[in-house]
Amino acid sequence: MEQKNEVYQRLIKSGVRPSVQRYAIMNYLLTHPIHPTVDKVYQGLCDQIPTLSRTTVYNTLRLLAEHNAAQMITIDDHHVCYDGNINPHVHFICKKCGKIIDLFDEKAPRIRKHVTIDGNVIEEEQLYYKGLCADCAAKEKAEREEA
Amino acid sequence: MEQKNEVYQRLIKSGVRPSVQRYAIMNYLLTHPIHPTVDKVYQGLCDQIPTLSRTTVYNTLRLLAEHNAAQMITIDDHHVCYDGNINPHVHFICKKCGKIIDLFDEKAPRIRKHVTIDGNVIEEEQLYYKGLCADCAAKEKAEREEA
DNA sequence: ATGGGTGCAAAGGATTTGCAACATT
DNA sequence: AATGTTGCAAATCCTTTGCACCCAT
Repeated sequence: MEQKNEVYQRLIKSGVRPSVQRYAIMNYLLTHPIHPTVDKVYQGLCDQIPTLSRTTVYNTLRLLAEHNAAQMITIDDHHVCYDGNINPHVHFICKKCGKIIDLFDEKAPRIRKHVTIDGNVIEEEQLYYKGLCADCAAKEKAEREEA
Repeated sequence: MEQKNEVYQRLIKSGVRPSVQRYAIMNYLLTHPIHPTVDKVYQGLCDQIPTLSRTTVYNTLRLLAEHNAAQMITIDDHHVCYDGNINPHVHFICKKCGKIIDLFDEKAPRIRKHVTIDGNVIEEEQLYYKGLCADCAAKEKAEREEA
């Protein structure tokens, strides 16, 4: 029995049939934990797979999210992005530069699968923090001192 | 000293200059706690204010959110909506029908203003649950039993 | 008269759709 | 052959922008 790698395993386990494109996209997410947008993923894979189309990236990312092989993040209006890390963790988004940062040390909401509240079946939890990231905070401070 | 109502107070307190349109939109949010989209708000006010334009609704809702007179909610991809309730509470979104439900009884993340993590200044926290709402769960159950 | 607020029409982007070509079993 | 996957082009939808008009101070 051949031992396939992590990326392949993730697809199989999630019930997503592997293909060259799907493998590449899943792999991209896992090797680029920067919460890329659809377009980032597309741009990042264009060299490897010159025939790749945006449509496929859209479809595949949606597919991965539906199968819980990735997480769709929609903190920011008009800035959907994806996270290959499906372990519970908190996201921080900077209101100024739009950057998204993982906060692993924060107590992430424990995924309590299929807990029900008022009949509503909970399958996922996401905790977002919003504010000013370290870089932007430093910049603002510098500007204030300059003035 | 005249005593103005809640809607008016909210605008003033938030530093938003009242106007007929702004008052109507703020009022709509407070009287329709259903997390309306921009378009819902627009449709809902067209009768009252026939000259109202979508642009104004967009601008005003953004303005209200910026002044913390309302909350912008972007759980769903491409489905931005607004909540006039600015008290901390948890949102539940149904993956099937897209409905958003308030969960007041859940422990909402306590807003810890200006706490800093790794230099990132936290100004807001939002906790989302995603899953299947009571209605959709019931429907699914019925369908299974039918088959 | 001046500054902010509003509304129209047009522009801009992101995402989806329909469909034909292709790959894989 | 059959089924599922991909990719192009076009369509669609949401949101923003530029600008002129209007209202209130």
